[in-house]
Amino acid sequence: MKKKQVSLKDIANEVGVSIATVSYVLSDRKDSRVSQAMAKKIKEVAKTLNYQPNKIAQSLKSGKTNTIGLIVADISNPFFANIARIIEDEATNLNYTVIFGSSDEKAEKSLHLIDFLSSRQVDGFIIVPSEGSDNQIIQLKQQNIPLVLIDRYFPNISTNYVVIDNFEASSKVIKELIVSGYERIGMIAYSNPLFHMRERIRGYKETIQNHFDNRVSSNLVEIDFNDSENQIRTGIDSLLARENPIEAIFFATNTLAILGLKYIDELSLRVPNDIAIVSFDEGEAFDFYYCPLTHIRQPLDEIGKKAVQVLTQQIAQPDIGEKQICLEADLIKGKSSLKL
Amino acid sequence: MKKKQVSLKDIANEVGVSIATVSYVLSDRKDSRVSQAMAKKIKEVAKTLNYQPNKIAQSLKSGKTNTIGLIVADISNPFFANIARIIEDEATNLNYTVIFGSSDEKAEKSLHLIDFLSSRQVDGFIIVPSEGSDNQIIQLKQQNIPLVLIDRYFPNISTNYVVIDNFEASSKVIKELIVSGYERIGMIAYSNPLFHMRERIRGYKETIQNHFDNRVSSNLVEIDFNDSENQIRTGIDSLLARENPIEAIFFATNTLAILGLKYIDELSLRVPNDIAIVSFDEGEAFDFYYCPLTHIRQPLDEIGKKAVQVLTQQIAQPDIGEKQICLEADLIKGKSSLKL
DNA sequence: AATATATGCTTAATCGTTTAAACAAAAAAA
DNA sequence: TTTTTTTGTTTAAACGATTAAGCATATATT
Repeated sequence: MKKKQVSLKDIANEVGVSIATVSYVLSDRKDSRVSQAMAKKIKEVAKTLNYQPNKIAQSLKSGKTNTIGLIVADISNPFFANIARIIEDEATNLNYTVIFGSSDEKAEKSLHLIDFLSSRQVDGFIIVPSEGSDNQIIQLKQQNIPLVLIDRYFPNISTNYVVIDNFEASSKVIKELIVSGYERIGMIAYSNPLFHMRERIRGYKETIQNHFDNRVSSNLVEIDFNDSENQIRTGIDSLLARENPIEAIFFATNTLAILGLKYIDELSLRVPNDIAIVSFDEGEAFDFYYCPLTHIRQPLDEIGKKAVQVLTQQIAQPDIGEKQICLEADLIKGKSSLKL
Repeated sequence: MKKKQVSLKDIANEVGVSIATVSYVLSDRKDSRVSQAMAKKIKEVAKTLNYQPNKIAQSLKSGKTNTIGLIVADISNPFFANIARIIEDEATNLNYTVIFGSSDEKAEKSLHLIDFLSSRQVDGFIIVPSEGSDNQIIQLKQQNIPLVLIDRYFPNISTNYVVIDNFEASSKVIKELIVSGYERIGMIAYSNPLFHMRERIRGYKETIQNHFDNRVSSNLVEIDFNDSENQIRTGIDSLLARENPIEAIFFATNTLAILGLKYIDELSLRVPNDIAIVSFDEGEAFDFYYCPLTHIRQPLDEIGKKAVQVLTQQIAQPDIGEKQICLEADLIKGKSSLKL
């Protein structure tokens, strides 16, 4: 009793012509030689039968699915969730579908996702690579599957990527804190070997070093991603317990900032009176935080759109060169970095 | 120079057998009569060539894509974003892929999405229906395409659905406020004719009526979804300007609560001292709100999982009866509904 | 009038997989 | 030994679309 979808065959039978003729008409080829009258009739029948081309069949024939595989590191992070939405929208504009998954920062999951998406014949990938996924990226490259990395990349693997200048962004943050009058500035980051994190840390360290000429030392705490809730507490404790307790904390991501601020609230410390705060990236949670946060705002829109554009260009034209795009992030000044 | 994906043909050539033999081996059919030795060899070659079955071809043959189309009303709403994630996870567990889109509460967009997903041959739909999409649902039913509605449903269309008892939830909220000592309770809702919203409003009105025996009147403000930012201000103003200003506001959704609280902050009103607040659903934004919010928590996990289960069961067994699941929501008591 | 070109439509192959049916050779039953 | 059954593999059709090539007619060019 299952009504099948109408196919070219159904239309062909109805009109009394061959499938090919119907196909020529409905795919609107300029070089087709079907008569006007026949074309009109076929189009009418197609409309009344409510014909929708079977994209699966089209894909099999063409070898293209018009589908992009998106792998983000952590979809529960609003930063990635937002970027996913932007990518989705831009892809839709360019007539692509997005299938996505979250690797949860695990190389193993990432590999599984790549296999999964590959078997569904995605035309290309946009990937936020996780730690240890280097070889997966190399594999994809060897298979000539178009891909664009975002947010992070591997400096020793030549790929398309769209990222921000994390060193520069970090540096901006520290300069702002210094200008505001802070000297003892701590940073809480992930102990993640990926380039973006190292750059953020390098921006912090070098800026402090350059500015204070080694007179003020840097205070970096690195945290294990999988035990962040505990380690952020001990981390903050340690920063505050130094002989010269730090006066400001720079959180390397929004997730760290959220956890950190919750603990700071628990400690009944006020921002910025007792401690200044700057965060990398935003979060809905900050909307109602009593003290508007100074933070780095990445050009999400641009990152997402550029990534899709670079990818679809490469899909259309595989021999086009690799594109490496590095954007600048803005520092949004709130009250959390003021010196009172 | 483009390396194609390896196909059964490649393996067959390599081993020197027919494609069919390879297919029998790799699809692990118990009734196949291929010799052990041959099977072993084929599996080995498949592994060394890193064969991945082409799901597009499989789908074309089988008529099944193992893909679910998910249409939510508004992906920027964390409620729907969370449910989308849960659905995605559960679908993955059951070996399904999810392709989704957001209708942005527009019937037109919803129709477009349905067509789009249909042409990609999804096996079934999970839909948060938007206003005016009744006929789209009826259409899908007529085409015998399995579907499950969530969050809302049309009482006059018989479908699978997984929802909560909105009347009951709303009633719980009002009872809590009354027990806390509030009498003049306002509600801000959307002027949306969909069942879930009407039920929330009915729960509010009837509970007040029953409890106060018409001695206290209800104070409902309905807001246009597309102009909510303005209308919520005038709405709150009007509730506060009555001869007997209301003492508590019940927001019918989290988006309304966020907008409302921002305005209430602007007015320098304190919660719950100056005004009590209850919200339907949560939001990350409330994490840092100074006053923990009393709110309705829906069993997102259960809704999402049940929806996927009902759908996949129907896909596997189209003649199975329709399932209508109505769950209960919890009232989470914060401090925003206390009477000080 | 004879040939060339244009027009309108059909045939058939193809994409990668599945699977019923056919077939040949080996093993079992007669 | 002959017949039947089992075993191991191949052939070929199918899913729904695309598209080069083919084949009649009809029209245009000599």
